[in-house]
Amino acid sequence: MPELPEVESVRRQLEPALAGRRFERVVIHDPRLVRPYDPTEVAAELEGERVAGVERRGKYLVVRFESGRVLLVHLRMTGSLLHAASGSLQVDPHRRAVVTLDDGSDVAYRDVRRFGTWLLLEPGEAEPYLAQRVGDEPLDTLFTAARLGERLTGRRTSLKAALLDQRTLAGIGNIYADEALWRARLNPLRVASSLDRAELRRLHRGIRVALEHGLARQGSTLRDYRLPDGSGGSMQDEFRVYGRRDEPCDRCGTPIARTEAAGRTTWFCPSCQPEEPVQVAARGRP
DNA sequence: AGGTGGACCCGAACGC
DNA sequence: TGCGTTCGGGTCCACC
Repeated sequence: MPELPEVESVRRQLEPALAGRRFERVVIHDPRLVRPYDPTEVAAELEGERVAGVERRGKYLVVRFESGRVLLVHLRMTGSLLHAASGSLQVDPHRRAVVTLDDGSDVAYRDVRRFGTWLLLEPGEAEPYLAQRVGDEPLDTLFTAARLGERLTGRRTSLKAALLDQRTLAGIGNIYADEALWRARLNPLRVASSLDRAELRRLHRGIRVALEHGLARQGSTLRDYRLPDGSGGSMQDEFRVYGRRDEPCDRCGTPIARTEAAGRTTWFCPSCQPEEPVQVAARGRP
């Protein structure tokens, strides 16, 4: 599933292919991609736009045009973008749109489950749209343990739910939430506001390390996720807990458990991530 | 007001 | 073998 590491990996490959290029021809095959707008009209609006840059906010790809307009692409669960020489694309029943660039290459959008969205915004509209939906960037230097603590203050929901909430911080999904909590040795069902300073520091570090590992491996390809050149990521080979029920914990050997948290399947180590903080033994002699 | 659960999708995996 | 059922995951939107 595309989360921050996957979307950022896509962005890094896409940016050099798109920057400075003009959208020469746009075909949108699936109306769902741009609804409630008319796919023919959106395609016509996009034609002629020249790309200034490709950015990322949370799980959104932000295609910024020289005109000031912005195309917000969200891959949701099974969306992917493929960049290839024009005419070289294989037949694909799941292709939902194709953009032909002015250098003779194509960018094809593929999405098996059709949850992904393209939203074309006028100058000035993207910032408030994103500000309303996504919080801090967890890999930004401004995102500190103290800042994480602020974001969790007063939150009576579970840690897992808070991490999945894109307004708490941007870009974490089910995979990296579980991976970050394992690294932080925190139980997914802990009350979000209950962490002490040391636990906040562990969670902050766990989030960043989990995301950076994913980024270094260009994300995880479980089934549909692809980079624009068609290759897959390799993070799936290095999950510590995600999808690893009954396998031994890499830290303590205890079998990984599977439960449900925040309505999502959740994997954790019952020994390293106990429900209540482990009582710290009194130091010294009684 | 913040939290929760269903809806949206569809292919794969599972059960009989 | 074949069919029906379940599952999952990000976000939105009703509903507490």
